[in-house]
Amino acid sequence: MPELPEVEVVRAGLEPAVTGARVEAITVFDQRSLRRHDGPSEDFVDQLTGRTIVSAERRGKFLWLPLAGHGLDAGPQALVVHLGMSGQVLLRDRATDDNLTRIRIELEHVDHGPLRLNFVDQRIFGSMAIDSLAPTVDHPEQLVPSAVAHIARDPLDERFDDRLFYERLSRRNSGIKRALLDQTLISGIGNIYADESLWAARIHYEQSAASLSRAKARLLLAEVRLVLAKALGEGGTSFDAQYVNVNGASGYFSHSLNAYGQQGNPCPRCGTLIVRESFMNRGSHFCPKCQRLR
DNA sequence: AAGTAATCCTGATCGC
DNA sequence: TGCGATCAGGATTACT
Repeated sequence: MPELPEVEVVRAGLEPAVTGARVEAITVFDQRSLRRHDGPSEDFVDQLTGRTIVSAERRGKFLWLPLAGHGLDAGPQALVVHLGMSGQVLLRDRATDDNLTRIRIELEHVDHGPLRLNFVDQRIFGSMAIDSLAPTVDHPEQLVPSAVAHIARDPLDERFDDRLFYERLSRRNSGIKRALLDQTLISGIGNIYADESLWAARIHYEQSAASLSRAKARLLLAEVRLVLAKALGEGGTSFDAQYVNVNGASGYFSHSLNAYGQQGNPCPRCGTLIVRESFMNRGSHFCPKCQRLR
C-alpha cells in the first residue's frame, strides 16, 4: 500500500522526467479514476492538454504536478495524483502499454523527447484531478492543491510542528493507531508504517492517545520518522507487485518488516508470536508482550 | 463536535 | 476448467 515513502519514491522518480514536459495527449480509459476531478473527463482532458509541468510536489500521500500558466478561473493549478490502495504512475516510452491502465498521459520533453505516463490502478481507490492551488495557512508562500489543504504536514516536512502534534494527541480520546492514521493530525502514515512505528515504540494500537506521556509521544514520533526514513532509503515497501516505482521496478523491502504481516512469526525483539487483530476494517499486527495495553 | 462506521472497488489467488 | 469466496485498506461521506 503506497504510503509516504512509496509516494516520495514516485515523486522523486517523476521529477526529472516531467519538469519542463508538455502534455500532448490524454486518454481516459476509466472515468472512475477521475472521481475527485470536478467535472467530466472531457473537462479534465481540455484543461490538461497543452500545459507544461513545472515540478513534482508531495505532502503525505498526495502527489501533485503544478502546471504552468493559468486555468479558466485564472488561478494556478496542478495535476493531483493519489495512489489510493493500488495506484502506480509508470514512466514509459510511447510504445509501452500496461495492464489496468486507467489514464494515459503523453508528454513531450525538451531533453528526453516523447514520454508516456501510465496511471495504473487495479482497485480504483486512487485518482487524478486538476485542482486549484492555494496558499498554505502556516506558510502562505507555499501553495498546495485545495484537496490537500485540510491535511496536516507530514513528519518529514521541516515545517511539521512537533509541539502542536503532542498537544492534539493529548486531547484525543481515541486509540493511538486511529490518531496515526488521521491525515489531518499527521499525514503520510498508513496501515503498514503505523504498525511498524507502534511496534518500535512498544505501544499497543488501542492505547488511548491522550494517555501517552509526553516522553512516550516523543519516542513514537521519533520512531515514526525512523521507520519512514528507513523505508524511503530502501525504495519503499512492496506487496504482491501492487506497488511499483516510477521506473517499473518493484519495491523490495517487505522482508524487513517487524510486525506488519508477521502474524504467527516470532517478535524480533522477544520471540513472542506476533498477533493480527481486525481493526477499522483492516489488520493490526503487534507483539502481545512488547506492546501491552496499559 | 468529536468519534466511529460505512462505502467505494477489483483481480489475483485459492479451494473444490 | 470453472466458479464463487476471499482478501487487501486510503479517503471521504454519513451517521451517532
